[in-house]
Amino acid sequence: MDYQPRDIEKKWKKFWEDQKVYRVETPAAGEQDARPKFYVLDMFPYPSGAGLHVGHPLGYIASDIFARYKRLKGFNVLHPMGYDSFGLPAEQYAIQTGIHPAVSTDKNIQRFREQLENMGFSFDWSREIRTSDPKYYRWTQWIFMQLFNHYYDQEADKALPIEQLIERLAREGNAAVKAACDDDTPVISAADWNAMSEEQQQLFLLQYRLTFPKESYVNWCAALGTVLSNDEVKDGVSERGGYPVERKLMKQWSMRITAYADRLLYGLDNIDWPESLKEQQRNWIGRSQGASVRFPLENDPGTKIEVFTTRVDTIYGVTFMCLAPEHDLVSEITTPEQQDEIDQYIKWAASRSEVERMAEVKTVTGAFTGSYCINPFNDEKVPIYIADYVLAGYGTGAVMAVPSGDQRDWNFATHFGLPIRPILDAQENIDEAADATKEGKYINSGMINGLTYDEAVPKLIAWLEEKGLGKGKIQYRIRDAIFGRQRYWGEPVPVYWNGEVPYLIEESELPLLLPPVDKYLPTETGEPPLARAENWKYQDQYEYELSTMPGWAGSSWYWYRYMDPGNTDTFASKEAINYWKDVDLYVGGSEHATGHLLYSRFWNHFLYDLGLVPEKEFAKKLINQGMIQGVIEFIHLIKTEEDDATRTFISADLLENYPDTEFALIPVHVDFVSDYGKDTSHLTAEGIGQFKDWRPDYKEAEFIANDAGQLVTRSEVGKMSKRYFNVVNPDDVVERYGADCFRMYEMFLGPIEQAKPWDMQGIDGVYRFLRKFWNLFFNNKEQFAVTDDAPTKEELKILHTAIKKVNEDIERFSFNTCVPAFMVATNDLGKLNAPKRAILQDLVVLIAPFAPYIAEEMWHRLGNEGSVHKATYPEANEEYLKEDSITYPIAINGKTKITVDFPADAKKDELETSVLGMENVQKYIADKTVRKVIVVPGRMINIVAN
RNA sequence: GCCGAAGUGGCGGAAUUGGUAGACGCGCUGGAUUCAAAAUCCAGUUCUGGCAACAGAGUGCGGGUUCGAUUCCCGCCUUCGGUACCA
Repeated sequence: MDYQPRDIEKKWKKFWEDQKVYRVETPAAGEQDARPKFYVLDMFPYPSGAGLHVGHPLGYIASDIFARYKRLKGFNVLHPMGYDSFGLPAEQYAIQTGIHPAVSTDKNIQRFREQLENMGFSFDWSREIRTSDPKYYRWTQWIFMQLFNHYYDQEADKALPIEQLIERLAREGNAAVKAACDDDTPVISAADWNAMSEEQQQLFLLQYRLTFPKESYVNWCAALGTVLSNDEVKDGVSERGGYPVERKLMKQWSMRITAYADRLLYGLDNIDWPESLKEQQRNWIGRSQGASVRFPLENDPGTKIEVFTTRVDTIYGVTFMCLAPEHDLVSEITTPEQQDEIDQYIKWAASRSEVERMAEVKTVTGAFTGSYCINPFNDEKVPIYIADYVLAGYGTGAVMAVPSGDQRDWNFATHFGLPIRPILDAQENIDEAADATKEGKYINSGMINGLTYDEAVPKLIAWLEEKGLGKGKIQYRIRDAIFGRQRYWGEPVPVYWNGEVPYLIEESELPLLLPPVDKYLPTETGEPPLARAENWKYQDQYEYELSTMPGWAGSSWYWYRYMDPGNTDTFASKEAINYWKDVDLYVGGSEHATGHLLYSRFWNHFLYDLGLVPEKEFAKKLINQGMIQGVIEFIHLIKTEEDDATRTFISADLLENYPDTEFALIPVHVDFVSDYGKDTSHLTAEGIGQFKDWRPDYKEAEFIANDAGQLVTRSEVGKMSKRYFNVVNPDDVVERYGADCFRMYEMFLGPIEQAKPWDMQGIDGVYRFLRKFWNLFFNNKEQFAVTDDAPTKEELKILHTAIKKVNEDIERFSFNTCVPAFMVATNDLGKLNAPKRAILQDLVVLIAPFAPYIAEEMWHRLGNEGSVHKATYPEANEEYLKEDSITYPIAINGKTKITVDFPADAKKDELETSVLGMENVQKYIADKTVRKVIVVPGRMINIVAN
């Protein structure tokens, strides 16, 4: 019987559905499941209209293998799938077509589901969730309400109910309250608080709430009627459409993630995530310890410039001050003589894009304001400059410049002829470059002369604090996260406005449903699409919040919903959460490092503070899967000036015949290309015909082929994307080779975390292997021929070698190296040509996580009941792996010359003696003196001779 | 610029703790089978020299540690990913 993947895969898919093989149960209260729990989660996909391409399943296959493996190892495994189904593409589509995003999203999800089901995943589909479902988003809204109702108490080091703060304010004011709040929160007494109106009190509390409306600068694009993220803005215009973008101050909901900065930072030490990803989060949080120092202005000592520095010890080396061009004080302190220069500089700085600023790292620019401030430590006059290397958004937007210790300050000082003063006796060559050392003793440094770094810093800070001119301070780079979007297709914010004050709606009124609108565009007055909803008022009188939540809202807690997806009383029951606890293995792309993965940790810490979840960190272990790239195929079109000229394509191997010609690269649908992805890839006459049908605008074009009649294409590795017409649909691969083959091939491509181009070259090898594996069970008359004969030692060794290798490799997420283990076992057993149940049955279970269909087929052919996926994973028995003899490599001076077999139990000195006595060893050392013999029993022998 | 990851045959990659570099697969070459082809099977395949036995070189480059280095250390180059001129 031949291996027919299509038939068996169809059969067992239905069997698994009918038998509910992948259904997962949470033990009911009071009950116990003897099995330990294990939670394997894939990062939430957005169901795009383009469907899945072969790159997406890489992570899903890995996690599915792991989930199946853990199940066979006796764990109760939760392995769900669902959709992060709010998002911009569906809204964009709605704007174009008028089709409600819910409708198109629903269609996309169906397609996603079909594709996923085609690949043999063991998801428990009864737990499927989607963030755009009101039954789901009511809990996203509910969590938002909890954030609104809490503040972060730094003494308790956790979120506390806002009522506790209110009570304290009424009793003692806020002077002693240590809590995360806005920087400019005024100090008030209890009397002040009690004298406030209800409205004033509510506005005051917003400065403490963990989610709050805040005026912040956004990239506003009037033409698109929406706010854009930084990466949607290119060269000052929108990436999509090229419309102008302006910086606009807008009231936006924010999340006080900064309150959790420290915990998010230190929490990283307790989770097993890739080091590079943790490092990215650390950098994003950007904790730096230093001091803030206030420098009074020379002509107005009451006004002070505040700086933050991580090197307060260098304060005597300050020879100038640098402000960001956007700094508030710039206009005040600029002298009339310098006004023109400063104005010009500010104008010029504003015109520079981020990209330009990055590219010109080495160019020094700046302008003198004409004013001075006073260094409080030595009362020296310090000139004040502005420079665009100082960023308005970080710290105080002002830098105390120490050219002897900081290279950028050094460059600036050299350029403007400012003094460079050494401050440590260990600084070297500061006339050539800055030296940032902390070694040595201070010089030219007043009160800290002769001290070391560790002695100087506390002394300086104590002095600052005593004089009220500064203090020790910890600065974070991380900003509060903007939480509002001026869009339609997202969760409505459960808030209504009474004048200037936002109030939560009642919990009993959740979910606040997304209202219907006539169009998905902003209103003429620039209000978000929700302003179009008719009669949409809270209690028929109050205006609802019109912005919606961002994409990361729904994905910041979704792993809990899978634990108890149908619950209508709470986001997930206590029992379910306490049973499943956290994610044991999380698989997804590293591009979410500072978005989803940081916000999710933040929400999880918050839910932990409220006692709603048992673990501080939601995912113990995380692995990143690399991107699968595609090959983009281009053909060369001669560029012409005139529109009506004949358009000519040239075969890529003929380009040298056209030395002075310019070419445009036109992407070609990869389906038309022969030898796709190779150097020789080309369009045949037929391919050219397909291209013409596909692009009728080139119907009349001329195609200059090579002698073989081929139009050679140019192949580049790049993104797999609709716009390059190079998307490979997994359905097509599965149709041709079967899901088992597809799964094994994706794993076989290489390490899971590595990016690699998709290439079908090798898939035949995996297909051949599966057929060989199938044929292990049959004789050459194609009859099922498995016997109950006792296995030989050799057969057992083959089996247990594979078991050992596969077990070890899955445990270290090395799925690519498991595939060769199966191949080797299959090849070796194939040669013996004696199919035995005692060997093959274990092998079937061993391969089941990788190739679930063929394993199920053989499990049943071997006469077993139920599903192979509920069997028990085989354990390697070292007994069968023991060798009688070991092949030792014999090296002379570290170079392996020959190999010799010795009994496995040979002793060190026995080995040494017999090796030295061997004829073919002697010939290497006869004319030399043996200096040393290194024998590593079981490994190798090295003879050192000269 | 900074941070992170990685450089191994014609290609994807393997070598888990410093111990036979190139497993396994693709491709290629030769052979068997076949009227022929496909499929399948067998053998070979890092490079250089040699009919061969064999010799030499070899894991981005240059050094070092070691009996022994793809693996550890120092310096450099290249590619990819991230990013913030972060005081």
